[in-house]
Amino acid sequence: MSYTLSQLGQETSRRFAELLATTGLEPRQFALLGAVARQEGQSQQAVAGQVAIPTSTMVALVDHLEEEGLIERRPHPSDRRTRMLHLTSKGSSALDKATLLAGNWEASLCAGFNPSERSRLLELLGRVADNLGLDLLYYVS
Amino acid sequence: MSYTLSQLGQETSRRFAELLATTGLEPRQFALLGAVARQEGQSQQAVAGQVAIPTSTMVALVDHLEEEGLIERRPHPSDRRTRMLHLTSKGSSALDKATLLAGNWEASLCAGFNPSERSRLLELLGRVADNLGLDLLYYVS
DNA sequence: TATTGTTATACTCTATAACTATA
DNA sequence: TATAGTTATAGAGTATAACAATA
Repeated sequence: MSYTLSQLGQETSRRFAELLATTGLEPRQFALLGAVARQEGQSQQAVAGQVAIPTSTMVALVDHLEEEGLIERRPHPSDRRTRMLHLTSKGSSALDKATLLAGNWEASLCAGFNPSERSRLLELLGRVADNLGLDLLYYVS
Repeated sequence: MSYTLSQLGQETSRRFAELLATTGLEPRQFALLGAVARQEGQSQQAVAGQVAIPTSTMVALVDHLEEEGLIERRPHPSDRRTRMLHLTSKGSSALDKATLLAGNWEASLCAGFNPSERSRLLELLGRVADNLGLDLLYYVS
């Protein structure tokens, strides 16, 4: 079971990353764009906390996405230290595209499952997560 | 589903590595010892293939395990290039200990599952693996 | 000429902590 | 004095290819 979960988890991550690469995004960038989209105008540190990366790493990540024209750093009106992060229209459409891809990926994982089988699997996995004391955040259900 | 599997896989790996560390072993070392135990006297390259690491990485890995007295390099009787890998008695008992730990870990993941639930979960995961065209090697069932 | 093991090198990734400018 | 962002540096890990001995 442990081996199965590890292998499946690793393989789904790896292949989703491959699929996502067709949009020019890495998984972490996808997560970052999603976090910015959920609430525009957040500081870099706020977003860094949500995607669980150190702020120093955040800088290069944002640099890159800004160079690609997917997000913007805008000055904070009252605090000149902080940069507010916003999606550009290009970033927004990239996120939409990646989100669509993620949906397809979900579907392909569960190909041949009927709804009750799919929810049964999620329920059993949820119990494993409980046994680990892990609470999963369902960005994508 | 994809997110759930990724998170669960990553977390089970991470925590098992932590647990395993109490025996002084890393997961890769555990895998290597297991491969050697399955058939003693294999060459480094043969074992490297089984644990899926490049031969250059293998050298330092074997160096370390040899320094710790867990495995031995022995000369091949007819080919002076190859080194035959063997478990020492210390290595054998370390492997036994780690294997026991892995069994406990398996059990704790499925705590509260009755046998049919457990096999149902494995079956559903197997179907996901099929959808990925992935065939899982069950070292530990 | 090919193969086993070894070594060296270069590269990525990341974490830590120092630094700046603001507050 | 504390905080947001930035930069610099150092460390782990890994992959690549060159190398020596042997086949």
